[in-house]
Amino acid sequence: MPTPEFPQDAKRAVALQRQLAGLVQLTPLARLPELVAGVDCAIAPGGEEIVGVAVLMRFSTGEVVEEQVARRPLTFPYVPGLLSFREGPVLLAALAVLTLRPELLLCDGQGIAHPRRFGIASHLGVLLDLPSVGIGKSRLCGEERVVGEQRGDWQPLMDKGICIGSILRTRERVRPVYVSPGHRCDQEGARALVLAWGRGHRLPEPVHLADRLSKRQRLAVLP
DNA sequence: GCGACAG
DNA sequence: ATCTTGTCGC
Repeated sequence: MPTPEFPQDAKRAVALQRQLAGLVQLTPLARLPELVAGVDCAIAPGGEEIVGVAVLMRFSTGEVVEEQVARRPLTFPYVPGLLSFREGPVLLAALAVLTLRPELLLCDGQGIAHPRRFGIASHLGVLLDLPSVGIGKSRLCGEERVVGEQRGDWQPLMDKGICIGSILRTRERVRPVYVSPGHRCDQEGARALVLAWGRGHRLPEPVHLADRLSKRQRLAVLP
C-alpha cells in the first residue's frame, strides 16, 4: 500500500511540495542539538528494493547511539526535484524505529535549495516537525560559485537573486558541499551544524556513517 | 525549443 | 544512486 503522505505520480507530488513548502520555518535553532540523526539510502542490486538507514549520534561524546535500517520496494523513479518521493518513505520507516527521538536531522540532499524550496531535508523535517539540514554533494539549482580553499570558507548559493543555501568547504582539497536549511533552522545555523559535525570527511559524520551503513546493508541477506 | 537536473 | 581499475595522496 502506497504511503499516503507520498503520492506516486509526479503531478500530485509537485502539488504536495507546493503545499508543504508553506509550512517550512527558517527560524534560528534554539540551541545546539545533542541527539542528531543522519539518514541516507542505497538501491539493492537488481533495482527492485531501496534501503534506508538512520544513524543516531550524540554530539557531546561523538558516539553512535543507535542505527536502524528499513527496506521497501522501489516504486518511484529518480526525478530531479522529486527525490523525497523516492527516498522519503523508507527513510521515515528507518527513523520510526529509532528508540530515541533525534533533535535534528542531517540529510543527504537539499533542503530549501530546491526549485520549489522543498527538498528532501525540508520534507522530512516538516513531516516529523524536527529541525533539519540538507547537505548535497552536488547542485540541484542556484548559481555555481568558486569557494575559498580553507575549511569553513563559503559562498552564498544564489537562485533568482535569492540566497537559498551555502556552498561550503568542509575539507581542504575536497569539493565543497551544498548546505541549506531544511526546516526550523536558518542559513547560519545550517552551516554551523555541518561544520560542528565534521570529523575529517567531506560530509558530516552522521551522514557519512549513514552512507557507509546503507551501502553495506544493500547487500545484506534478509532474514 | 533548449539546457539543467539532489540521489 | 550504480557500474567500474588502477592510482595518487594523507
